[in-house]
Amino acid sequence: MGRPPCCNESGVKKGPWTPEEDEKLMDYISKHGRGTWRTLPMHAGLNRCGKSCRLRWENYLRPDIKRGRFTEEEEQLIINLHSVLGNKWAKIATHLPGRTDNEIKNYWNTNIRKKLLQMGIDPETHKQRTDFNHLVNLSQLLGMSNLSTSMSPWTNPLGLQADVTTQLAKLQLLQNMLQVMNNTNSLVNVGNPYLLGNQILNGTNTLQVEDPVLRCKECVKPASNHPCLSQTHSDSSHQNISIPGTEKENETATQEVIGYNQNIVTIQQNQAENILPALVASCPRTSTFSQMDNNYKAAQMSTFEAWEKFLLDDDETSGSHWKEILDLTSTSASPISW
DNA sequence: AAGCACACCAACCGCGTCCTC
DNA sequence: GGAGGACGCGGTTGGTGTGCT
Repeated sequence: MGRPPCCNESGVKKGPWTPEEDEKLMDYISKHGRGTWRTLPMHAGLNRCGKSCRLRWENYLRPDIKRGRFTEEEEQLIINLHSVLGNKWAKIATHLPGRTDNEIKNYWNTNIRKKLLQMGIDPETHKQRTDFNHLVNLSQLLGMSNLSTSMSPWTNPLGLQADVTTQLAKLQLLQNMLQVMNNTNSLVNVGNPYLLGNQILNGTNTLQVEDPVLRCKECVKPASNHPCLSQTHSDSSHQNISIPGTEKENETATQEVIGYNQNIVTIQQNQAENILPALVASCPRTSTFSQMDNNYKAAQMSTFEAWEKFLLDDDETSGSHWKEILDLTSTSASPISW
């Protein structure tokens, strides 16, 4: 025979906690410690289920809970940990002191998830989405681009100069288009674009990429779908990589992610001037297109030429360039239909 | 000012694992 | 060893606040 049942008595209160109930719970735990949740409500004089008491304590009353908005560093850490651990909110929470799994889960669902979707990142896989639903944003950006050029600075809701707004909208639109083209053709890996500073220009102005997904140190494949982290390699160079599903593996993985995250923070600090998140490579012509076939190259260069015209063009004639770009994009990235 | 839509988040629910008997 | 409850976790819901029309 097991233990007596918990929470099966009818008449236990549900719903929001009152200040009096909070007081009773805090008072009891401060005097007696947590003990067993099953018997705690009775001893504390609460008409609540033990489960409800545990939740209230863990998510709200615990004295070490950190309140307030998540910092950018915390947000970045959550993203990186989620890319390795998935929806293991409790495990993620162990790396964010003072934050509860519930709070992180809520923040993910209400903020981060939406941000990633808007950027064309699949929040589940942390890879660029292969569908084109996020292209809905293109029409909105296009509308904003056109609208802001006709707006005076005084009526701009963002309080920005109209041309600045226009450029921001244009740049974001270009980024989206680049993502689409990269997705479609798999010729240029621009990495996940949601990290500030994940694209670095070296001295030769060639695009280099920092990928936020945890990777095997030896063969640089993502850990999430790589044998290095799904089983121990027979190769001696991989012998220290452990097996997923174990605490050890999760610790190893998250430690690597934290290390990685610190590197990213360093990169971000070095690129303090970079405000916009991972827009296009500053010089698309010099990006590494070594795998391109000739046809694609030709189409790509035409597209870049159209972009150049577009970016240099400040008057209303740019509308024709938009059409040109969109046409070129749709032909070079064939699956897209406008 | 009222009504509506959306965002946020505390709390509940259900399930899997652990633990006790 | 097995039955069954406790615990912890992740998914979901519903109440409340806020902004927009």
